[in-house]
Amino acid sequence: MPRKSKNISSPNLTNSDEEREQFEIYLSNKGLRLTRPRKLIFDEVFNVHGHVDAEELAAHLREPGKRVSRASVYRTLDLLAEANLVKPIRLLSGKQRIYEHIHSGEHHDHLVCIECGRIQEFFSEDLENLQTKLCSKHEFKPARHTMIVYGLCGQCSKKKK
Amino acid sequence: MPRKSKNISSPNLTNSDEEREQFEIYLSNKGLRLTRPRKLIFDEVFNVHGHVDAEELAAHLREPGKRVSRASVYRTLDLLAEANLVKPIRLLSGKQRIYEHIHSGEHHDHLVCIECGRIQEFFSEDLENLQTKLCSKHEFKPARHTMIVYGLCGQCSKKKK
DNA sequence: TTATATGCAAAGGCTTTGCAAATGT
DNA sequence: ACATTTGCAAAGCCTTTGCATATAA
Repeated sequence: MPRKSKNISSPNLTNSDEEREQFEIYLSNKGLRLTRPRKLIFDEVFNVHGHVDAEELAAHLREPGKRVSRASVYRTLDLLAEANLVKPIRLLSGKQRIYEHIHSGEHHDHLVCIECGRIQEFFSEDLENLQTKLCSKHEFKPARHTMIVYGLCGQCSKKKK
Repeated sequence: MPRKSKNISSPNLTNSDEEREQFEIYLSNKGLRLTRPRKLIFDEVFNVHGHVDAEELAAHLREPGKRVSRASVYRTLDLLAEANLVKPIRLLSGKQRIYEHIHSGEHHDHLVCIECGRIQEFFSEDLENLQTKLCSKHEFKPARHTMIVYGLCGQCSKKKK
């Protein structure tokens, strides 16, 4: 049984090229413009591994060379989501603007450690299939989903003993 | 996004009695008091069928006979969560204080319609089992989880055609 | 050129908090 | 009696928006 498991810090620096193209296509299809702020935001988003949070992003982009406004960050995150490059996730954290990358349609779910906060991603074919089955049972046409399991990661659960 | 409508139906004697006891036990164990506002909030929470949202709750409880402050609503929701009577859920809605009842360990997941906002609950034994299996594969000790599928409900998906 | 995008600052939700007054045990 | 709770109003955070200005195509 195939097992695709990933850590937050998988080093894939330069391969945002594909995403970048997808972004440009999306923009031009909609008659939107590839501006300096949008480029900067795009880069920041796709150079970060793991999850992207609007406020953090805005903070980074306030630095000397960049100076992108908070408003543009929020607006551009919307675009990236519409372009299907980024997907909103909801953690127990009070923030509503947290996203994760969507790498070429690959989907995954989350194990969140309630002790150390580590987020581990996983993917399960079985889970996807089951979901499809469950949705059709309820006459529901799924667009996307989030599954988050909260609990103790291996390390923390050992420490607890 | 449209909001789910809630009907506060007339107060038959409910089976929230068990929960009420659990609440009282929790309070007294902690040396906390069963006050008038807490009673009112408890009632409101457990007379609602479906999901509970802090602001809505506060709005209801501002009515003539009740007059409970927003602050107390928020504070009491924390208590109910700590007492394991209510569980926070995260929807794509900008609100962080949405809860659902926990009925004696019974768990369910959600289908959220992105068109009309309707929230349908479902439970699947298979899903639970699969989850357990997946967690152990990742050496993860699950405490609770949320699965939310966003998509089109039967009605809306028909309308779209 | 000219519609689109930006930055700013103000407004908006929702939530949290400090504090004096009220209340349960 | 006295620690706990309350309500209020203010503050806080994150997000959204209106508008004049700047900019990509």
